[in-house]
Amino acid sequence: MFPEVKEQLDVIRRNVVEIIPEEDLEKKLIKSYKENKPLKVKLGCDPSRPDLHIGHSIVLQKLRDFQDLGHKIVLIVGDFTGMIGDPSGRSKTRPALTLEETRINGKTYFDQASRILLDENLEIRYNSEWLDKMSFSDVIKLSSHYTVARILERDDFANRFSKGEPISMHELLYPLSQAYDSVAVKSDVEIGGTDQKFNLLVGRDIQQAYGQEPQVVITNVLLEGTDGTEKMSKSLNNAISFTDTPKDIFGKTMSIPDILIYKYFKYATDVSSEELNLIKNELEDKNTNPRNLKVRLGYELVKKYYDEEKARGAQNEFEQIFVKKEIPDDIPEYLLQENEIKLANLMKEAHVSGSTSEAIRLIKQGAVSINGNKISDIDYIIRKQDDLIIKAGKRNFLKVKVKK
RNA sequence: GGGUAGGUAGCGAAGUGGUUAAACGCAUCAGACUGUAAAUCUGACGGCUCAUGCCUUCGGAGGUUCGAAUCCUUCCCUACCCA
Repeated sequence: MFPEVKEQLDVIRRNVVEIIPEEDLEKKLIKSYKENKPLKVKLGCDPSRPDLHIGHSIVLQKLRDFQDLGHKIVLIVGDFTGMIGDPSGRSKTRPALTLEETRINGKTYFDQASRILLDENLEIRYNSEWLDKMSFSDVIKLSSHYTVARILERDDFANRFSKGEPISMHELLYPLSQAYDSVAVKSDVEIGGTDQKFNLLVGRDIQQAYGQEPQVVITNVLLEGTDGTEKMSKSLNNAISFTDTPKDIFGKTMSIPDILIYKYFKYATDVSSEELNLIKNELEDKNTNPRNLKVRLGYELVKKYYDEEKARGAQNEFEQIFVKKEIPDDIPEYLLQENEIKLANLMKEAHVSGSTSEAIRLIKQGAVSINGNKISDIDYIIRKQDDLIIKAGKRNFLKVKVKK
C-alpha cells in the first residue's frame, strides 16, 4: 500500500530544512510500512490570521506530500490557543480572540487550504475539544513538565524579556498547550515553519512526559515577503495571499526583488525540477532580464491559485497598464449625480482618494489626469457632459458615468 | 507594599511653556528615471471648497497660564529594582 521507505524518505526530505531526528522518522516509516498503518502528521493552524499566503503553501505542500504517500494528516485548529495568541516572532502580546471568532476563521482557513490539500486522509480537530476540558490541576500537571529556564530559551521570549517588554503568564503556556495537542492526537510527525521549531520540540518532551513516543519534527523554509527582507506576513503588508485577485498576485510578484525569484519558483510554484534548473541557469546568465522571469513567476503563481486563462489575463493587464500605459478594461465606475463638482471632491466621493486633502495633493503632484490630459488646477470643475476616465497615480482609475 | 523610568501621528523615536500639526527613521502615496509596482533620486504624508486661514491631535479627566505634548492634581496602563 505504501511506497518503499526509501522512496518515501526522498519525497519527505525534498525542500525541508530539518527533520529532527531523521532516524526516528525512518523507524516510524518502517513500522508504518510493516503494519500497513499510516502515520499521523500534525499541523497546527493559527485561526487568528485566516488569510493564507504563499508562504503557508510550503508547509501545506509538504502535508500534501504525506497525503500522497498515503499518510494521514491532522489539522489542528487552535481555536483554544487562539485565545492566547502565539507570540512567535512577535514583539508584542497578541490580541486574544473569542472562541467563536476562531471557529469562523478556522472555516476560512480550510476553504483556502483545500486548494492544496486533499479531502481524503485528512482529519480536522479543534483543540478546545481537549484544552477547554482541562481542569486547573491538569494545567498545573502539564506545566510541571517544563521549566521556566527552558521556556525562556525561546529567542523571542528571551529578547522580549531582556528588552523589558511585557510577557504575560498565559503566553508561556502557549508552547505547552500546543505540545499537549500532540499528546491529544498522538501525532507521529509535526510540521511547521522554522520559526515553530521551539514549539514543535516542546511537543516531543511533553509527549514523552505523558508516556508517548515523541513525534518527529519537520521544519520548512520561511518565505520572505514581497519586500524581500521580512518574513511573509499579512500584517507586514508583504504577503501574496491565496485569495488575492489574479491581478494582485501578478502585480505583487512583479515587485519582488530579483534575489527572491529563484526561491519563489522553488518553493511556491509547481514547476518541475528540470524547469527549475533552466530557470537557475537563466538567472545566472547576465544577458537575461530578470523581469522576464518575474513575468513567468507571476504567471505560474496565478496559474496555481486560479488557472491558465486567468494567468494570461493578469499578465496582459499588467503589460497593458505598466508597459503600454493603457487603461485596463475593468475599472470602477462612478455615476455622476451633480451638475458640476470639483474634481477633488469627486475623487473623495468616489473613493479614489481618502480625503479631499489627499486628492488636492495628488493634483498638485501631477498625478491626476482626465482622459489622458494632466490636470494641475486644484479647483478644476467637472461638468455633467460625457463619460470620462480619471486616472490618479499609476494604477488608480475611475470611470465617471453621466446619467442620461 | 516601597522605589525608579515610561505612555507622542500607521509603527519606531525626538521634543520638557510660545515661531510645534509636532524633528528624524520605517511604512505608505506621488513624480522622475528604469528592466518593473525592483533599485535610486525628488516631493507629499491629521482634517477642512488649499487659505501668510480654520478645526482636531501628544494615555484619560480636570486645573494653572495670554499661551501646555511640555507645569500641577487625579485616574488608567507598562517595564525594571527592592521587599
